[in-house]
Amino acid sequence: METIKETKPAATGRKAQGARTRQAILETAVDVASAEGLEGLTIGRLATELSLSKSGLFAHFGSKEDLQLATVEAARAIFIREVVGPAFEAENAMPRLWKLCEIWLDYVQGGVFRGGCFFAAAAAEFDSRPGPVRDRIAAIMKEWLSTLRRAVVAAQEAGQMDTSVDPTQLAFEFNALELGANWAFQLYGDRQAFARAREAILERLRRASTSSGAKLLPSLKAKRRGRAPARS
Amino acid sequence: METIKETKPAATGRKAQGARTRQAILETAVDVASAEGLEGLTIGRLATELSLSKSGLFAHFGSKEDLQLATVEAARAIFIREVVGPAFEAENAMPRLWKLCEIWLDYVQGGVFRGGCFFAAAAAEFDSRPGPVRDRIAAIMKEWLSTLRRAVVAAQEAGQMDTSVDPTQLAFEFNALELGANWAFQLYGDRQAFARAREAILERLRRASTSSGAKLLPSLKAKRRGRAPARS
DNA sequence: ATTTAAAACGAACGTTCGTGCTATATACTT
DNA sequence: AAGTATATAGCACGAACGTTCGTTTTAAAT
Repeated sequence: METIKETKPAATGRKAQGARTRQAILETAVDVASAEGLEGLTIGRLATELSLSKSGLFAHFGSKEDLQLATVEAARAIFIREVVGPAFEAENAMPRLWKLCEIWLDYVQGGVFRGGCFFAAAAAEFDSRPGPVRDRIAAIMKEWLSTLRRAVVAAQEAGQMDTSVDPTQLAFEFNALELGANWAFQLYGDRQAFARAREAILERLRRASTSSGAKLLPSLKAKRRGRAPARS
Repeated sequence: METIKETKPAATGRKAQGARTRQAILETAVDVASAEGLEGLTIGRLATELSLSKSGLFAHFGSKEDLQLATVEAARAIFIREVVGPAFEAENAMPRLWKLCEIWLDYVQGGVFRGGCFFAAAAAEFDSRPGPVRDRIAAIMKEWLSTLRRAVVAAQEAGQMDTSVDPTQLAFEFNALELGANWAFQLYGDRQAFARAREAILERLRRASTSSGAKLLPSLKAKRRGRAPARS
């Protein structure tokens, strides 16, 4: 699946071959890194997986760090395509905010990346490892927080959300619940965690909404029956 | 293998020296692993840091995996001593629940482990890496979730919390907010995240409380002034 | 004082890591 | 058809990894 690449011409020629190979490398790199980490992503392993020589692969990037940065960038493109883009199809502020959260959960549940949220994994791995990779990961996650926050502000400006709520606070809470669902799913395979996160977010959203905003939210789901018996 | 052996005597003798060294190793191991990961924890690095020979250190554990497991266990002991223990000094159910959350946040903010919550880091690192280490980490985090959950149940049984609340759901939310604060602090050094988590948890707790339970919670903090201007 | 067993050491093993250097195959330019 | 730039391969390197082995140091037991 070639995400973007050249628009029209069938991409032939010596030059284009390099770009195509690079893209193929990055697709595999993103997949591997999301599960085994950006450091566990070794050049030898990647080369084997793609039937390339180590040096041949390595030539596409000047260093391992460059490969990691390129991998992060590729993951960001996928994230935007899979989450942010679709959510912004909603034009009304409150539904868009809700959609942002819901699609994020779908993005993890649907296995867009093998290891769950790519950036949650990468952030945990690099948060104590200063350098450009860490900085880029932090910046990208801040983009997401800002997207959430702006969606809250937009809902307030549209009179759909109470202006007394702090947008940064709400963005923090939603992000935390999302990461919490990702955590539970990765560690326990617990699919119910998504429903829990959805419920918590929706409830919080409802409580922060004005009466006009609340009408734009989905109605409450029926109480779940046969909930797995909570264990000691 | 006499893990326990003599209870009292001041731990002298050749046999005891081994146990003391082992303990010293594990202290450093926990510190290193919390920041650089359980895999980044290499035997050579650890030996250098402790002025031991690689082989001398290695002899205390049969394998790297055993070292990792022992490190996880040592971290658990610290976690229980620093978080669970102190919180259980509160005898009343609702304050205990609140204390569990608050002390957890202190435990991250106070730098008990260099890399934030040891288990959050370890879980992210091993969630796609099957084996005994992953299993142990998952079990320990489940212990924590269960502790939260039981505290909720206790509050309900004491008539301090609404029985319509699903204890597992509440435990999930609190855990998520805690992990979210840990994430923000590790990645951005954002100390405000702890206040945000506290506020969200306390608000949620208040909303789930009965009138008698609410009286046992701390009063609302004064609205924070001079909040850092939220950036775009 | 001699024996004994635990603890720590030093050196080496086979791998794998990231990274260079050099050569060859391929397609585009002239 | 010759020349050139790019893409990939081959090979080797130094370092670090986990691990094994045989030896030496050390403190307790005899």
